[in-house]
Amino acid sequence: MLAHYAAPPGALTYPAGMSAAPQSPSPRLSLTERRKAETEREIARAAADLFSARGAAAVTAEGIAREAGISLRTFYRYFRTKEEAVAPLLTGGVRRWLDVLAAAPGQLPLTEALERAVRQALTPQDEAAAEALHRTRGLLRAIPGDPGLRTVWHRVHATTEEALVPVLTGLARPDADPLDIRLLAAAANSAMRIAVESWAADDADRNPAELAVQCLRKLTANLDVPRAPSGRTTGADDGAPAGTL
Amino acid sequence: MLAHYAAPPGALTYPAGMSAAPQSPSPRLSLTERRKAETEREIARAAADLFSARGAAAVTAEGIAREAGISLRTFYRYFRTKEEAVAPLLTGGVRRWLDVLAAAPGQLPLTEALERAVRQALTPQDEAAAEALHRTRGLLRAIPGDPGLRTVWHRVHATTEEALVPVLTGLARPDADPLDIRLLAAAANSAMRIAVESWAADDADRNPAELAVQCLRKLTANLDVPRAPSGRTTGADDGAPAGTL
DNA sequence: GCCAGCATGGCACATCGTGCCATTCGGTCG
DNA sequence: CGACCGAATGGCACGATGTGCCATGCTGGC
Repeated sequence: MLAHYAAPPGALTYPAGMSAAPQSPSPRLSLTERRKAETEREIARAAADLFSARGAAAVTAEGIAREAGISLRTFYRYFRTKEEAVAPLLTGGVRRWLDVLAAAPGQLPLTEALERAVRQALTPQDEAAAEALHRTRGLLRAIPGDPGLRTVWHRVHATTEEALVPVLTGLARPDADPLDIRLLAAAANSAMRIAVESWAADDADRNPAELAVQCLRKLTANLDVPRAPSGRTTGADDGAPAGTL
Repeated sequence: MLAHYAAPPGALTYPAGMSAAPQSPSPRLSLTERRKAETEREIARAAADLFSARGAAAVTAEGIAREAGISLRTFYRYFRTKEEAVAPLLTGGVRRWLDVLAAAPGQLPLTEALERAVRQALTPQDEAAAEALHRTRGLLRAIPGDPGLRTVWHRVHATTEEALVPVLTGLARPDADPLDIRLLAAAANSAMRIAVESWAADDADRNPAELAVQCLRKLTANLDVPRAPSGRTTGADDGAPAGTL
């Protein structure tokens, strides 16, 4: 259906390359792919800035394209709607969360693994991450006021839940009830979302990581699906980056 | 911003009148309001049928309007997008859930009240309710395949969570932590959603009510927010039908 | 240096969603 | 019963959205 792109808009867009390691020496990216990632980030930045400044309703896709220095047609090759343009900012933390979670050591109980991953994902490791976190906070504050942005937020939330399922399945004992896994994914994901929303809405700048851990504990205390016996996480690298819907 | 309508599209559209009692003698509705409700139901039916038949992508708003016997302009006065037209089918059960929950007797623990309400909401009381449930099941099966319908499903889910908060607040002890309430609302709502999704996806026609109760128990067992001491539910009638977002 | 592949830009076009105005119909008051 | 008022509808126009198609230019491999 789509002509050019292998990973079409609408996917949980993993920036492709900066896993847990810093992005210092990544020579595996071709120059073309670098420019594409750069363009995507530039569009997201432009969109977030314009949305925060004027409100999403007063911004057109053409305006974002102009601000990002590309044509309108190219914009729609990167994102399906103007609101989707900010999705990379919202999914950045999610990717780290899933990566850390998938690499959890085998002995850790699932709830404990979730907590640690949440802490790492919400604790900025370097300067750039701290700035991204701050920009994301500003974006989160603009979301409740705009239906289009709320839609993106909902979609990211749903996509995250779907992406959590294979990761948790890989961590859990093979005979775990799939329904339990889904419920655990939904609970952990909701805890994360509510914590982040509360953190963004609150004027006091509380520690988002601790807030998230607190929410997680309340929700998942009795959902401790049995952990897999071996430390081997079946297809963890396969499970994580999937999430096309 | 909107010229004519007091309750604009995008709200959790309570069909306004058929609470727990059958719709037999409702003379409180003016004839104009009856016709409006009738038109809305007719649009929803037309949209659901067309979506199920051809797939949502192949259906235009004009097609739905023609099928429902109204003009395109009028269609957009009832719903903001073509996908939103099916929202009434999805929120019908939600309304019953909230109504029953808000009327829960004061001694019942919150989790118990939630379970009972879920059971009542998902157990059709009469012939019409059973048919609506069946039609909704068909619609739910079409949702995963279409991005626009998924968006509506997400929005209904989010709106339900927001509507749950004031109801639960009214039921809980006044000193309950608002964060706990939000988490409980999210947990209960997610349990409900996953149960319904599983029920719709599964070929075997399991009992949706029992499935939902099962999911609820797993998620909310340790979230038993203290119940309000008096049986009086503070502003239950006020809290329930709000939910504009 | 040549060539295949891919990203981009421009154009056209169907659809979407809304503001504006005229018309019609239900509900109410004299 | 007739007249008025408000609300719902329909038609029209227009900006914005999102996509197919083709030409162009640049990247990466031979």
